[in-house]
Amino acid sequence: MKLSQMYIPTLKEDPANADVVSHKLMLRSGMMRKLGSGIYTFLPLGQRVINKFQAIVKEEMNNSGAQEVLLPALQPAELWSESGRLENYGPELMRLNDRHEREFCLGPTHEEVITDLVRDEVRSYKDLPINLYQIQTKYRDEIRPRFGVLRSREFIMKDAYSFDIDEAGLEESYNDMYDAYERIFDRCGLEYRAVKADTGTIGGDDSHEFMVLADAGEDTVVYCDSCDYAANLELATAKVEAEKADEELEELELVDTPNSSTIAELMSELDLAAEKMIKAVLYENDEQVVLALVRGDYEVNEIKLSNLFDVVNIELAAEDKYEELDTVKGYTGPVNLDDVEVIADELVMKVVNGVTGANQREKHYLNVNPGRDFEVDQVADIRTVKEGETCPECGGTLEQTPGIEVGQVFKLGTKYSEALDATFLDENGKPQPLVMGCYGIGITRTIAAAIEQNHDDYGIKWPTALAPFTVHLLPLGGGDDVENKAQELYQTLNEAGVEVLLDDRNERAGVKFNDADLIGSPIRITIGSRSLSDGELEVKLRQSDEEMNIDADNSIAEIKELIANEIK
RNA sequence: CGGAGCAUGGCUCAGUUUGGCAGAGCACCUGGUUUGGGACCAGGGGGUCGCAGGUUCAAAUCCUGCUGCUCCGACCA
Repeated sequence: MKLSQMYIPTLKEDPANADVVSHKLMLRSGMMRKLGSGIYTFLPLGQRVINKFQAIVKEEMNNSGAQEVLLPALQPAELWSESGRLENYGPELMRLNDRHEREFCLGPTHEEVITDLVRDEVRSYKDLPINLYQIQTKYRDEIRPRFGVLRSREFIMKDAYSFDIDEAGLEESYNDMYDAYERIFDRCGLEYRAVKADTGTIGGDDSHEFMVLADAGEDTVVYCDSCDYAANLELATAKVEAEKADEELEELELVDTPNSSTIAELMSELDLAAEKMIKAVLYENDEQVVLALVRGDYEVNEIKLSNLFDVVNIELAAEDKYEELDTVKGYTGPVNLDDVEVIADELVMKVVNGVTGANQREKHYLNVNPGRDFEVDQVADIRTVKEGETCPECGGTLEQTPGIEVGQVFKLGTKYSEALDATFLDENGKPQPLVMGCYGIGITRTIAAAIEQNHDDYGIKWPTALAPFTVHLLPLGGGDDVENKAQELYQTLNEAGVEVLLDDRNERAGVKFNDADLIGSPIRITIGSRSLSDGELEVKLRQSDEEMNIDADNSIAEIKELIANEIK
């Protein structure tokens, strides 16, 4: 393409209302514009990147035996009632009514639609396995859209769904997708980790997230420094190393603790370590109120806690629940607290002569001992792990880093097929529920994540696989020689199938260089009157900043070699 | 939903405290000079100051209500 003919409205200044790097650069480089909160228009440059990434995704999906379809974004709410997610998915589901007041929603994901399709079409085990995927615009009514396209309300996603006759088949489908995802993100040159993940509202048994490591990430990846254990912080576990202290059990004692409703205040009031404290937090879900106990130096992990129950959502209990149980917020404890299920973290059980709230304003108990002073209904891992803890698999040390979730694979099992009555006939002619898996990749989010990982102060440094153009031709000086050489290169490279952007604008050098840096093509070739008179072209690689001159007469061969090296 | 902030030409912002002709830079158009890291000179076009009320001789500016957007939190694939 010629820059003079392409609509690439670059911005000299940082846009207001954009804080994260990828958001700024996507606006500044002319990839996209905002229409509303969490809603973006993609311009030619952005669309090219989307196309590049989609092509990679499609290639790897097709190679893994998945087949492309296109499902509707507009879906009858009825279908969502059937799976139970009309309620369960909650307010994030974008809902609307048609003129007859019939209820619809805009799909945030497509388990229901695909299952509906397959239950009508797939009758026999002979039709299985099957894996269908699509690339679709999805909608989520985010509480707070932010960070540009990293968390938007409308976004492009690739989603695939596998259907197998049994768990073994699912295992195979799942592994195929997992491998395909690794190939996809490898090809994009991204630094990422596949981590164990929670299944959230999608549901299912087993799941991995693909996390691009970047500071702007909203998730936290926990990984081991010596083995390949990696998990989302929501799910990460650690080996319990603490042993019970070798102390005499002291007698339970009630003490005054004025203004000590937090662990920090209590530590200074009593001059004791947080490890001695037993933090007690009331939670409730639709069915019950539970008391969660963790050691004072830990936080309750609500995901782990809620996974102990069938009900999806669990949240901090409302104020009135404290009154009902005859306790006081900030001074809650398990001693003499009745009518509530008590769930203690593993580490709480190791506390000897600990401290906990006395269920009276400004009073705590000292020398509290689990089992002696209070009973526990369930011991479980309900704490959020901390950096430096011990790896559950190899005994190494756990580290943490922020990550952007760009893909997730789920083993759904029969959750949707049972809810939607999607069955096939097995070899014995017996109906069996389809065993499903689902696999998503955030297309637009991955692109933003790639920028988060590949940029400098001047602009984007595209990985070659995603770059809207591979070569940026930058003629300078304006003479006929320069003009002719630029045209010749442009034509030859185009004919060779190289994606070239020719900056044929009558702009000053600074403008051209700055736009080239911003747009971030991997290879920049400056055709300047000076070096051209020496028979040379100037090459600069955006990723490495490496500069070199090449022979102008033999340039095509050298450029092709450079491209080959860049792609690797 | 709680807290904070913003809304003035296409973009970035000043002007609001203390009411008195709507501004600057960039971008755009015309002419000229310039041409290797965001040029210069001269001229020009473009704004219902987010919307609706109110106060006032007079409102971008003060008051009330609303809307949109951003950030922090809650929440979230």
